[in-house]
Amino acid sequence: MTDRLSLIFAALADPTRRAILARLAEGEATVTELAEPFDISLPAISRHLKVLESAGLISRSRSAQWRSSRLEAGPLREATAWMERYSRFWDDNFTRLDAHLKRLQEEKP
Amino acid sequence: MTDRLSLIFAALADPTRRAILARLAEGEATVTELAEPFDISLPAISRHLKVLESAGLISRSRSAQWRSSRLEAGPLREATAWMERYSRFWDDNFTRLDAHLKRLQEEKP
DNA sequence: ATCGTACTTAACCAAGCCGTTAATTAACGG
DNA sequence: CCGTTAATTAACGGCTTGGTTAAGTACGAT
Repeated sequence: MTDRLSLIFAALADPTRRAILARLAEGEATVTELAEPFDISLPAISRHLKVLESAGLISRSRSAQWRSSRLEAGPLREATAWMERYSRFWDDNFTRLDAHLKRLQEEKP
Repeated sequence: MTDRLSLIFAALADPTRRAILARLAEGEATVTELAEPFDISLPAISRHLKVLESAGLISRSRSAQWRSSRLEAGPLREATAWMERYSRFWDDNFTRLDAHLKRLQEEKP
């Protein structure tokens, strides 16, 4: 589970982390600001941020005692690129056509 | 972690499961067929399939003693839709413009 | 020097994940 | 009925995750 894509998907698998990303889409924020909407401890948030950071989904900077996080959407593009390999299955019409072709092919031999 | 999106992302966070999906993109397959490329036991594969199924990423049917799996890409579309909310951050130019606008706005007050 | 604020690290715990082997279920074929 | 093949379920072990509280670090302000 050490590959990049796995890290990204695993990071996105937690609703708290997705909410943090949503918040960061509105602009940078400090840890306490990010923690505010949630009913969990600061250390917990701190670790969520670490997970997001090691997935490359955020970058962090510090000024004085504040550490502010910033959304980095590159990994999201990566993940989307991976999923797009399957986009041809999204379209119901295509799926039906595909199934039809497959059926035809199986009738041959 | 019971929400749909979390299930989907968690399912995708495993390379074996992603490989299974890739295989299924080429057509339906039985459990042993799916297991073949991997160096792990059949029960392990069986459980991966259960994870994929409860995320809605595959559907399963049986004929005689064979259970064949079929790719269901709907959840992938869902996941992509979620990520697309951030697509404006993917484009570097936009990001720079966005940062610029934000700076301007912060200069005002 | 010390206090307060912002945050991280450490130590711990319960629950979940991913793998194993062994046992079980299910269906077909002689 | 019996044996074989396909797959799942059960029981277990080790590692990870997501949370906790308590202690530590880093910086600014007084």
